[in-house]
Amino acid sequence: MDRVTKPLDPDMFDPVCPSDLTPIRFGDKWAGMIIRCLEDGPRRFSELRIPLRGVTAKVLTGSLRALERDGLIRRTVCAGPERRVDYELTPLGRSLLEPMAAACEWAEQHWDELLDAREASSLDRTG
Amino acid sequence: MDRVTKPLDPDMFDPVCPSDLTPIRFGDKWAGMIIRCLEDGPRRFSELRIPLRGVTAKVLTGSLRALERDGLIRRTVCAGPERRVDYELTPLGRSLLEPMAAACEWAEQHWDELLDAREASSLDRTG
DNA sequence: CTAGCCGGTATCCGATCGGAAACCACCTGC
DNA sequence: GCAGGTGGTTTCCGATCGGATACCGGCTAG
Repeated sequence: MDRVTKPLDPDMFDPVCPSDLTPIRFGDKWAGMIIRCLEDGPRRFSELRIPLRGVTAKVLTGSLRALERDGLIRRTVCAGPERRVDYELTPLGRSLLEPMAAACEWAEQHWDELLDAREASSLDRTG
Repeated sequence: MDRVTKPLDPDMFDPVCPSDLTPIRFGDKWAGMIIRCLEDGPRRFSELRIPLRGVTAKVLTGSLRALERDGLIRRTVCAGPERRVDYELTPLGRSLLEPMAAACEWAEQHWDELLDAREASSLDRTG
């Protein structure tokens, strides 16, 4: 697969992202976002840290290892003197984009209902 | 909504269920199974504990409260002298069945690939 | 020589998660 | 009166999760 030239948007996963609210999760806290970062092609470790602001190296390593163990991504240590490691989706990982799209669509469609429900139940408690 | 006469299958969530392996999760550990238990109509607390073998009252209560807070299920204390509480899906909760079906389909289609990946990576470590 | 980037690892920590066990008020059936 | 079912709550506990911090060897640019 060709390298991607387009850089990752640092804001593509806003800290107040709606995805925090949906009950649907893919793997651990960062797995879903990692997969989406990789959908346009391979990325390096340090590239992934840009949009995944706040993730520490240890946690990102753990998430990547888990995804690799499940056959969803492939880790490639590139040849050459320069240290460089690429992560990319396997076909299996890519196939996960389909149910993920369904989940995103659901979240977008019902985002305000989820907000309303949370707000209503917090009002129940305070008032 | 009418009550359901058909009892819940005690084995509908086998402890070695494939769902343990898929990276897709809906809410907490039991939330997805709860939702599926409710798709045919309202169920009582003690009815839910049958297929969800191993869940303690405390944990089930917690999961149900979280689902209720998010507006996915409705809790109804039935009138009458007998103690009876019904849980049922709201329209919002019911709408979640759609992305859940997509997730299940993905899991079924890629079940053996997931198994293979796990087995391969465990062989890497031992051999 | 030195600073800095790269892709991590090691250690520690607090918060959350899920479970075990005991207990509870209320109601029914015997 | 007493056992048993119902729908929980409370307390305690160990495991896991995610994060902070410090550190590392290999490489490159100045």
